[in-house]
Amino acid sequence: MKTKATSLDIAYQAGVSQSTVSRALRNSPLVNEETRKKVQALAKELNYKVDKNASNLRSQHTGTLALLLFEDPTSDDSMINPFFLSMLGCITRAAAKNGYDLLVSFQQLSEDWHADYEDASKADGLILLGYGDYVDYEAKLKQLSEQETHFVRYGSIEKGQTGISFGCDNFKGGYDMTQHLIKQGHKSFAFLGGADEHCPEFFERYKGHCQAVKEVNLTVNPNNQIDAISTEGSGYAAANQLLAQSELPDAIFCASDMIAVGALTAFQDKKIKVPEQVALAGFDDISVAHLTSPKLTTMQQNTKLAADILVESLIKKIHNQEIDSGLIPAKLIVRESCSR
Amino acid sequence: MKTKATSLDIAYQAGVSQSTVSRALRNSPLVNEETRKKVQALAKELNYKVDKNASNLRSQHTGTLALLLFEDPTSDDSMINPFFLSMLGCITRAAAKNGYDLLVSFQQLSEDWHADYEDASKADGLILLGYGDYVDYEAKLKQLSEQETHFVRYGSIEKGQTGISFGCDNFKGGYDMTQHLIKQGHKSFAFLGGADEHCPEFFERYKGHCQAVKEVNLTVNPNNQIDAISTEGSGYAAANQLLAQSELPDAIFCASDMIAVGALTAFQDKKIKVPEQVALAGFDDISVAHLTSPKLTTMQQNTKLAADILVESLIKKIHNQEIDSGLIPAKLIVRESCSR
DNA sequence: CTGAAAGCGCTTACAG
DNA sequence: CTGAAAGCGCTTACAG
Repeated sequence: MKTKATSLDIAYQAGVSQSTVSRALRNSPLVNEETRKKVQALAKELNYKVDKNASNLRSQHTGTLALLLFEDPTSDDSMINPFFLSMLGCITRAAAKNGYDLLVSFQQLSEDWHADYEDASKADGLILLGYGDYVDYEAKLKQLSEQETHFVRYGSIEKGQTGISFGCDNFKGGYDMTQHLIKQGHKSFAFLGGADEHCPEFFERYKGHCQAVKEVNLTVNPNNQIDAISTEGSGYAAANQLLAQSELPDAIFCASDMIAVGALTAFQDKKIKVPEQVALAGFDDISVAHLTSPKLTTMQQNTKLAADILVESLIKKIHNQEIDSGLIPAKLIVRESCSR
Repeated sequence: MKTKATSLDIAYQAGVSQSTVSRALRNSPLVNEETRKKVQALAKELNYKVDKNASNLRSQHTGTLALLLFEDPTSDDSMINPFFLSMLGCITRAAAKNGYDLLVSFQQLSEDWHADYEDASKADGLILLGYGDYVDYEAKLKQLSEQETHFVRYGSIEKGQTGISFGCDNFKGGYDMTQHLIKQGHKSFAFLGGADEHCPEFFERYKGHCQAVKEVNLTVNPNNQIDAISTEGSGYAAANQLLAQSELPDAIFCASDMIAVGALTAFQDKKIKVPEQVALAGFDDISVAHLTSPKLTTMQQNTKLAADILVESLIKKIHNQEIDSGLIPAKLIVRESCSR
């Protein structure tokens, strides 16, 4: 291994002080143009790179963001929810665009996850992403907040909640989708997905759904709300449970596309035709949604926009600027799975 | 902001020296059990975390790995190839399992990408992942190698190639898939995907395909090899080009599932039935492959295994142990899209 | 088993 | 515009 060049090596060869090298490399205005050029040329020649550990230690910031991805502990170990994978991709890009590096970490909610990226000076701030039991989650958020860790969260938005969150307008998303189903002539519904305070995002979608149903004087059948987490397997099981216990409704609104995809398979297995015998709607617009047969009607979450907002807000937060939680609208994508 | 506790604060409160605190926290055997306990309790109480920048600077290693993901510059800006996203997920887990943090970065091949993660002491080693023009790529690999950067690559394996690579056994994968198609009774074929030194992985798959065809004395029609990169759009275009220029073959082998998915859409648009009128096979087994209709027969790459091997090999490399390039077998997954 | 000291490679007041 | 010096918070010989 060749030993790495340091700023002192450059200084020596350039015939200037080490401080001047440091300034020249950071384009400080406090340095002569000539000197800067000479130093920069030399740095390039020696393949010199500023040691991040040293500069971070001295300047007390890291130029990196940490992304903590929480997963449902019940989900298959090898599969990551494609929606979060897509977010991850967009966040990586957004971080790079803003000149930050991105540290990625998967977390199990069960563990002691606050992971200390900021405490250990590995990152200037945290982005929290993922489903998982919100009731457990809340306490950890409080703790982060008390430690004055910089963080932003993607998830449900509620009054009085700890810290800053951004998230899809789940209530309106559920409402809009249901209105669409109603316009298509559907009159009886089921909802596949958890609907309580443990999964507030799904719960909001369900509430929006119920509101739309009630507004047109149709009835919500509480037995037709069946818990599911956002996996194919869970969607498959929930659909079968629905089939076992009730008559087939006109339309089934799934709290996520993964659930919808699982439900679709369940119907195919039972030779129930979508959308002829039952309409099926999803939420998220993950990439498979336009590849299933029939293509899935869904509410699209704008992951690119969300990622930009998360990253930019976190950076503001790091610089102690004021930021507020905010809702990001979802967009109805009509495809084939809900038409009469 | 409260100011963060340092090892000196702990030392003061524990009534020991700062060196002892440092040792106690790292479970050095050189410290009395009592002392260790006292120090560790105090550290927990004060929410003390070792400053990574300081410890990295001093000890000259970072405990982090960097993942550089290369993308085809032509691919849609917002979409990341699902195969690589899956690898990314598995690599993140594998890194965590081995006690390393993971820095993620997307790279455009066009840019000056060698990104200096190791030079800048941000990471102990690099994992390179992605398609992209191999001819450009090779030069950069050489450069990394000359700088004695620690890296491993996922991709094609060739004799005399620079650095350590792991990759799917693409030749055998192409061969096995084609044998399967032949067993299904298909006699004429097309191959969708680039097949030259710019995309060596696809090229190997094509070579395996050709070999299997020739072994049973069928003919390879070179006009039926149509270039495509691993995107839906490219697969769609390639399928249409095939339809425009030739009679429909019995079976179409796509160099990746994304290409196959695009081709499938092209056929649906033209009311050509898969597999009744034409068989369609993919490669990778990305998660959509079992959700299309018909479900896609494909060669599965074991991303979890690949990720484990990459991470563990890189760590060995970092510790200056010998490692060798290696091939990972692909597995034929028979579903619906190729049966007679 | 413990402590005093050096030093990792930078950035940043301070002085000129 | 430049340099000499201090110091970020650790780890690790060295001495006892």
